[in-house]
Amino acid sequence: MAAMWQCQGVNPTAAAPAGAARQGSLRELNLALVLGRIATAQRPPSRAALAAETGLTRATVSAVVEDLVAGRLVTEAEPTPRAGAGRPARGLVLAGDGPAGLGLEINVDYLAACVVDLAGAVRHHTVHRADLRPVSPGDTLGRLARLAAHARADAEAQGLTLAGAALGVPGLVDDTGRVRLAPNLGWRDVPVPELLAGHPPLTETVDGVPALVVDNEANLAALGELHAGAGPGSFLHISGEVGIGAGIVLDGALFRGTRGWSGEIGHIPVRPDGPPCRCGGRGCLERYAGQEAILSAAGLAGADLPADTAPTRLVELAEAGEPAVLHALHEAGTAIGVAVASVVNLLDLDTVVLGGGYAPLTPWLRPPVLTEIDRRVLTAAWSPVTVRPASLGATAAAVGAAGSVVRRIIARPAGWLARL
Amino acid sequence: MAAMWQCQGVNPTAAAPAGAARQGSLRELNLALVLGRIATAQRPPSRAALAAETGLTRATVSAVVEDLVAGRLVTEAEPTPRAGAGRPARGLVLAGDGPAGLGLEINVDYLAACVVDLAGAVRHHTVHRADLRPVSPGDTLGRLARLAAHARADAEAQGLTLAGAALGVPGLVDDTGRVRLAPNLGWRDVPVPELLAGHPPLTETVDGVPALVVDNEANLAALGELHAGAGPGSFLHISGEVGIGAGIVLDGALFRGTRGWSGEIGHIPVRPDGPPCRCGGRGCLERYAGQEAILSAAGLAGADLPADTAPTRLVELAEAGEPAVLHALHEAGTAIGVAVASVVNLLDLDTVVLGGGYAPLTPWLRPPVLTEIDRRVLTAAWSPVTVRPASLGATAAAVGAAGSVVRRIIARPAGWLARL
DNA sequence: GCCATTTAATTCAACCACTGAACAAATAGC
DNA sequence: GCTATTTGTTCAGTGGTTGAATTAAATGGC
Repeated sequence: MAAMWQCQGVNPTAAAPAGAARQGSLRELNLALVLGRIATAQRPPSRAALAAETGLTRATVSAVVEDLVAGRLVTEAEPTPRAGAGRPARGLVLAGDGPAGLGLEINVDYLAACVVDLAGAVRHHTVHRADLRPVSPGDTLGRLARLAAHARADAEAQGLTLAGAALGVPGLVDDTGRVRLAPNLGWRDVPVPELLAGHPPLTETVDGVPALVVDNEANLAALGELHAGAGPGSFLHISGEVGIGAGIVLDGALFRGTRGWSGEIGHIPVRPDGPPCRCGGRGCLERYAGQEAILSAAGLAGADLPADTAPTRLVELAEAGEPAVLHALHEAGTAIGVAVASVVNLLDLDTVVLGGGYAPLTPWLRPPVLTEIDRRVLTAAWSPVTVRPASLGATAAAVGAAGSVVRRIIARPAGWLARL
Repeated sequence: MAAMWQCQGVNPTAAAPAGAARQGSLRELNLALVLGRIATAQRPPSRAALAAETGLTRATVSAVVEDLVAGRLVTEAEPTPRAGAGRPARGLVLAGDGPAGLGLEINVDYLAACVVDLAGAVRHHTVHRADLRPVSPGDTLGRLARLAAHARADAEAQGLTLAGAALGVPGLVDDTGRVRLAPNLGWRDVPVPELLAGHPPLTETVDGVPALVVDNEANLAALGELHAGAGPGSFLHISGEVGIGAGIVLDGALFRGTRGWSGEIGHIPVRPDGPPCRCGGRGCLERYAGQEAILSAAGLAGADLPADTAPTRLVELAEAGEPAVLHALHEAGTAIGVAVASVVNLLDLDTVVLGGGYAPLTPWLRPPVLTEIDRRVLTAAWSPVTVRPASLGATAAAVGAAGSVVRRIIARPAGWLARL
């Protein structure tokens, strides 16, 4: 079939079939179960170990693994050295030369593309720095398409097969891939799929699975953190860029809300009677802890710094002990703490991850955030809340986007196996 | 085995088996699928209709239904009159004489017990009014046990079999059923299961399924609303009692948080520098919209009203147009709106349900709540948020508790069928 | 060096539950 | 009464798991 950019913004279907459980569902479920164990295991597990862990018989595990190996999702690793007698186990690992995901990111001051393989390794990474606010959406997407074509060529040169792509943008995306509003980019109602359709196709549509998924940048960054950082669990990932977004991970799954617009933490009212915000409200978090607010409070607003060096400068000045900067960060941290207290009271989370521009500022933001949490969270006394920096770098959304593609394959391998 | 009160506070396992998919899982899944359809159907569906809806074959549906009928979960209803030719269908409905759930509630000024059958009908309902603040936890639980024994006897007289019980309390419950903190009741670290063990057993332990589940009152009220009101979806259910709790329903499932302590909306900071709250924070929602705050702002604080007539009096005065009361409700509604705006920005919900004491006050609370939402929610322009009163009455938590028991059977019928 | 022991993985008959088609049941319309 | 139509059941066939037996490949004791 003709290749095309097909888009979709919402939940990848979960592993469990919500519909009828037909005969083949059993195999689908067990493929996902076994592959998931292989993906999360510390060391390459043997078939026997998988059988013991999952409760399946060794016969079943062998059959399932055979399918996975045939589909290039799993390969046999060097036998793990083990003490004692017995036939040596053959370790199973995710294939490094099978399907891979293409991750793209559009942000205010850069474009990024990367390729991540099944095992989670970043196999390609390009960043194109430029202030994109004056560039039209069409031109921006054109540049992005060139970046993507380059990434695809590199991936194929390494023997990888791209199984799909995901694009992160700093704004609200609806379920057709249209960007409804990206305030800091100046976008409103941009039909990303249509605009990309004019460019040479970069991915093929695999049955049912759209070739390109457009999603909120904060959501994808949270997904990246989920897979890069500590294992599954629940946490709030705050992306402090020009705007402030958040990704909510509950029990190892991203929560997207009714329409996919969850996580707008930047407009939580911190002081209901505070200064008016661009969104129409008053005293939103963004007015106290957004990049512009921090720079302005630190006395760096007028300084004609290039957009991408401002955060670096902030860290330098904080390390030097510059009082105005320290005060600005304390105020920002307090505001974040008030907003986070609301979230933790509501959702009972035990971890808060500071990502994006906040990550390098964690040493100065964490104390006031913790102070507010301790003061305002009802259950803080029994169950401490951890506040930590994100483990991914600045382009976490791109890596998270690519990771989301391969994670979907891992969660539903039957779809991939049915492709050839 | 000896019957005992066994307790547990967290998630009933979902329908989808997270573990191994063994042979029987197929049948388990399809039992749940078919029973779920029967439960949510508008009119009694035929086997053929179920087959068409679910995608299963008629043969499979027949076999599944046979199991459900044998287990007293489903019965055949009168044939639905239908136009046209063909053998008449036999309609399937949830059995009214099968398993039932016992729901219990402890609140500040009453105890409640009720029995709900599979179809969701309330078959027994008792409320015992009394100010329980001066009563010791042990005595309170003793009274509750008597209420429960009475309910059980009534249920059995009607031919029902109690399949489990759930208890709602206005406080934080851990996963052993211990009440960690119930501020408005004056409880702290009350081991409910131990205290109930001394009383004559009211339910038997069905394999694996604990006979008694202790949960937060607001969670259970939200569950009740989920099943009584509009179908599955996502909403925030706010219980305005002496304290303010909330139940969060996401995609038809209650979200409980990492430790089951989600929904503490009463302590979301509305004005971070406001008056100190009992929780240690400042300017919490409870200080502006809790029952005491509203009564005090309305000038009814000193009035020596019995605890249970105050809310009624408030409605009367509001209907009479009493300025102080109207002003108090406007202020409370504004505070609720600020807190709700945070929640909606974060979770992207489209419905907010005002429950508990707020339900009858909805006409006065709704306008200021909507005003704040429109002003502060980024996506409000595209997707309106509905604010509506709860459809269940004052003892929603008791009904929701009983409903949660039967809902668990409907979600996982295999467990019940394996019981005999 | 040989053999018993031990653990890993495969093979194979049995079985469970779904599939699809054929068949029986029950009604409306002519 | 006969046909068309729709419902529900029966039955052989099949996919996939089960459990035991078998083969494979190493260690360790004698």
